[in-house]
Amino acid sequence: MTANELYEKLRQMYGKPRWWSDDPYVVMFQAVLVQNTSWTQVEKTTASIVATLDPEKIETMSESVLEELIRPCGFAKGKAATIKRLTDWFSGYDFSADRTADMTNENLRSEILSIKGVGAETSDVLMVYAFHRASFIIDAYTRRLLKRLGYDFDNDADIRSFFENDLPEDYEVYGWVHWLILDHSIGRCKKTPVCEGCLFLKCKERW
DNA sequence: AGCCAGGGTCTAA
DNA sequence: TTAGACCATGGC
Repeated sequence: MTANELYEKLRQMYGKPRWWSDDPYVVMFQAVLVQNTSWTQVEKTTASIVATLDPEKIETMSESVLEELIRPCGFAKGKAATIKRLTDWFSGYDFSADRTADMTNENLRSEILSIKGVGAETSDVLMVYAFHRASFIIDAYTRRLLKRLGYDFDNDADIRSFFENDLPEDYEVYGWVHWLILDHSIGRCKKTPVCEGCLFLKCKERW
């Protein structure tokens, strides 16, 4: 199965996926919180603040107050520091994604990746959902899905090529594929047409 | 009760 | 350069 065929199949099953957020800063904030943490926990923690989340407010907030705010997502000390660094970096672009428009994908990604606490996956999340760049996101679910489909990639670079060489070079498609894999992987324990096996995290079934 | 979550950094060999 | 320890909290 090609990456395009996988995408089509997931679309047939789940329809048009949701988008992360139209607000780039919300994407940044939540992308840090979700590191090694469930998405539902991030939603609960941020539900009451996303509507009014403002980088300038976070900028002036003390780090310890920020820690308390995000504590339910775990790793609060590290994540608060990362959010602060990310906010500082974004302030250099006046908190406007448009200000990065003249940068190449490569340059933008390497700047984001250089921020401590932001690794490869989080960088690509920001590239796609906050900055509208076609940089494919590889997460644990993606690796597992491919493995269960019978592919034997041994590094992320090969997985990236599998998707980027086949899918249209379109940040929306990349974002949708990522979210579809998430939809497909969470909270279900049943065989599916895509992988003919259960993708539920805790399912020990083998086939 | 205990296991583990969509990650990232640092260190030891 | 890479595998493994560590980080912390909530859900089931």
